[in-house]
Amino acid sequence: MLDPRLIRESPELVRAAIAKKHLKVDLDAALGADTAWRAQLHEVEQLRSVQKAANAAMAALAKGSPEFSAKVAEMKAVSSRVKEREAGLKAAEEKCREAMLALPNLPHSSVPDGATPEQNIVYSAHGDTSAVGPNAVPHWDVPGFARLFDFERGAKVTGAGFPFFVGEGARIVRALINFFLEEAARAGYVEVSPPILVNAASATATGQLPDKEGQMYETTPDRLFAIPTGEVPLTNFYREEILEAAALPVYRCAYTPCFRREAGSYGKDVRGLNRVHQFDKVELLKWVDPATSYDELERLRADAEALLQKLEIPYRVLLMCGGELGFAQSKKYDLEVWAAGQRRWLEVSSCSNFEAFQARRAQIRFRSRDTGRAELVHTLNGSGLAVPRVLAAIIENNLEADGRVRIPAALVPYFGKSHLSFA
RNA sequence: GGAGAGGUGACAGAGUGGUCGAAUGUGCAUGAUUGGAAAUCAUGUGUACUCGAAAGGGUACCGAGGGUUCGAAUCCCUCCCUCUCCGCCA
Repeated sequence: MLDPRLIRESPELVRAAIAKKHLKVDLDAALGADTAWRAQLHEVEQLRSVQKAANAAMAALAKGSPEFSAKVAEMKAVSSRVKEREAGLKAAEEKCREAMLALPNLPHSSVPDGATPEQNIVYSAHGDTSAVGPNAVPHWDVPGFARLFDFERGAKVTGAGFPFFVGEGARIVRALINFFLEEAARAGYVEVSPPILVNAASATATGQLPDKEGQMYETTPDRLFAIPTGEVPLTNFYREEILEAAALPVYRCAYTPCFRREAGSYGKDVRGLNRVHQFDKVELLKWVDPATSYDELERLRADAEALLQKLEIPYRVLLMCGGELGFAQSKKYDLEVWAAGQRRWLEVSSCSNFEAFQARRAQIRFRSRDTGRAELVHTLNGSGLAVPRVLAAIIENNLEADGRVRIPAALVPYFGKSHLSFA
């Protein structure tokens, strides 16, 4: 949610910023709803003020006295008017809230213009992507792949995109999760194991609701949502709380499975481990003082990058253009690994600053040292990292002539041996 | 899942229809006292919206939502959560 004051006072500034995101947004509807709501609020408050004054006067009168009865008769009329106007006020408030929730976050001034993936800026590139081994193939074509990553049985048991990870396949997943968690801890992130079902209020705070229900799995009859990312429970940890300034910044990390319906995906994007409905991810999350949030974003990106460097996977960093930003993001870097067999880049991390957008929805504040008042924190998050695509890249980049996959040195202690075998 | 008891400010805890945004205590802040501290005393100490240049007003919030009433923390209904006992269970 945006600062309502900003929308009222500088609507053209907001309009221009939203245009950079290439989203169709009815700002005037929000402005109109806000004005209407405030006018009605003022009216109701004045009526209530009359009621309160009368109540004070009546408290001093004898219950049965004629003066008392006269007041009751008089206030009945006011009461019914209050009821009527309150109903209108409630409707106006709801309408205003809906309109406000529909407004996206504004991009930061350093975000490049653009509407398409081609307009993202390659911020940096690391490692060699030119040397393609003679046996580099898409990971799903590696002989024996289906033994370790059993999509067929997963489809039988659950549905498409819910693979079983078997034997060394399961072991490499566990090794990656542990590696990511240990590295995060070393970088100062406190580990959390959160619920992986969340309620509607939590999904609203991080921006999945309203509008994006279709991308989440939803349970009945309790209406809980399977998290699409650890960001959701993690961010909501401090929902409706006021933190002490001294407690900031807070760094947390969490391993969770993530669930995505991915309605509308198709083709080569969804082959193999590229896109699945359930996958493992370690999420990094920060709650920070607003003054520091863009420095924190750079550090967050560096933390995520360090993982890829240690795994010796060629990767690049994209600075996302306005049109490629998510609804709630102010600025985002994507980390993409090189999948040598597919000869394409796979996104394995998104590091974003949400500024106060989520914090306002979630009412996460801190007690400012300067003003003594409760102010909204800034939230940031990034993957550190998503398991299946990192795994795909390791398989495709490290496939050796004998059909085995060389495990990066940093991962060997976690995996327990130097090679993964499909035999 | 069943039965019962509860949910009040940072915390404890009073308040069962009117002058209650809410006693009292603790904590915290500032000041007095002190060489300094403790103790003591005094004052202050929530969030949000809104009007105002400011000073200062107004309104809402006693788990959430709805209802009754001229008036609700207080009465009624629904839901959520916590605790105790029972059942079930990794």
